Amino acid sequence: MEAAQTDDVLYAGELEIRPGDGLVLAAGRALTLSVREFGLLVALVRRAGRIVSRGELYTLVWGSELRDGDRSIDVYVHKLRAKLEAALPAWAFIHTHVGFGYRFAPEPSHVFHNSTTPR
Amino acid sequence: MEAAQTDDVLYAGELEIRPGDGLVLAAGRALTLSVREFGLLVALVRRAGRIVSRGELYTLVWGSELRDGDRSIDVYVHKLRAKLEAALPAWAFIHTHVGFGYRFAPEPSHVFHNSTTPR
DNA sequence: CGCAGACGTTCACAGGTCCTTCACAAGGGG
DNA sequence: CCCCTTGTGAAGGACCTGTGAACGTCTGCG
Repeated sequence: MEAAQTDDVLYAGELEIRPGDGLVLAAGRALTLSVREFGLLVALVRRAGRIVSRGELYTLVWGSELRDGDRSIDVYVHKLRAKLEAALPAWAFIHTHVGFGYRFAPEPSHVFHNSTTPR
Repeated sequence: MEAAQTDDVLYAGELEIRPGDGLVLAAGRALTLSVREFGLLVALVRRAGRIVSRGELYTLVWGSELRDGDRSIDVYVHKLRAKLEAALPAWAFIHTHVGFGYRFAPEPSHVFHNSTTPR
């Protein structure tokens, strides 16, 4: 089960996640995530560095089989990305592998820092 | 079947391949491969050092018989080479054996080191 | 009871990526 | 040289993912 370990703390870059408390800190500041968003994040972080299929994510977080045509995963990945980016714009955490699934890994986002705009 | 073993990890030079996860690491960094590209790479690496015919590759990855005139293999070998070279310019992995097929083996590429062009 | 806000699910459309097929260039032998 | 094989870039349609919004549910509260 996913919620088994309740005491551990997960770290990923500037993120600190306490599955037992339902708490996520981004650079020390608490994020406000819904139950689904939080479950999805925990599932991804616990498998950081590996590609996780939609089906596996759905089973882990929703607790049942992903039905054909269900886009819930996509929608929640989107919501999670939005909140993570709002908190830590310099980092990209959730990477899409078309045809395979999603991979969690803190990587610098390809954002240009305004100052000296190269030609 | 090709995807049978799901737990093993293949190594080839700076490459690390996890067939079960659909993941390839080049010098530790994740590559983004399509399903076909990934399947082709796995098929080649599993037969590293040997020459594999187009027909065999097609059967392994596409799951059907290679039709006469089909150039898919060539095209995907090209795409794979491009991504591998982008990630590891110093190495050549896929070698052509005209009339026979392709052979996978990490060999130093004939790239000239920095600026000062020899001669 | 009636309402407002947060959530989760489902849609519809937009945007991207992937796979196949062509056409032409380049290579390799005979 | 000529012919067959392989390399390469591009075009088109199929398929996959991103995204904003509509809906229905549930909950706390006046």
